Amino acid sequence: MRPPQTVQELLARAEALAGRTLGWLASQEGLDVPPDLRRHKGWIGTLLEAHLGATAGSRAEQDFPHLGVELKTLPVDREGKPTESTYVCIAPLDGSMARTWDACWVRQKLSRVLWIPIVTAPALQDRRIGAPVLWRPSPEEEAQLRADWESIAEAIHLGETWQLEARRGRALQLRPKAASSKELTWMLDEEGEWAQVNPRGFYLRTSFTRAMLRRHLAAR
DNA sequence: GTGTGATCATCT
DNA sequence: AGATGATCACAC
Repeated sequence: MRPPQTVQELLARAEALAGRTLGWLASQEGLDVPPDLRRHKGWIGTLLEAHLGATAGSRAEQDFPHLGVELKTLPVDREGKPTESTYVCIAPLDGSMARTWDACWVRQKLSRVLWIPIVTAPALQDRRIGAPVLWRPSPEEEAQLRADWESIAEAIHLGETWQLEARRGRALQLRPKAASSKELTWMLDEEGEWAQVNPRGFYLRTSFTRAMLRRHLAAR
């Protein structure tokens, strides 16, 4: 599908999908539904990207750069509560990460997100697409994200390799992001020496997206 | 080899 | 059950 020209057009496309199953959408796109997601973890996201006209590929930018919108599918239970954390972007550990929140990648990606809930079901093909939510962080949400990011960024900038664990951050956290724990990347440690560590990514905690979605649905 | 799409698997 | 750490496929 061609890229939407306006945010309104993108939203209209997403709204037209509400209530449809993944099986239906896959058939529209001429794709087979995998038996489960174990070996196809990104399948739902890729399916929605294709249908909504996101630029295919894995470039490090928003899905709809001309609209300033990032697309995220969000797995939810039958009550509409998110059941998984949400990957945001890689955390550069090699010293290339921005020094300020205003300049960082996380803020850019989360500045505007089109959330598409996917309601769980026993069979993948029967999962239903929920009503989309076009979101911008509220001042409170942004303040929390910023505080978490600054805390994490400080640990990285100080080279505290042992602080790269997931407990830090109430809304935003750091977690492994690699093919396996054996994969290594470089980071400057406290002594300024290059050390090898497992790559990390920024993730939104489930509690954060749960509150976000709940607040948004209550306001409709 | 890196980043995006994420969910899986294990431990507490 | 929820959180943390581990992992899978694909594009470029």
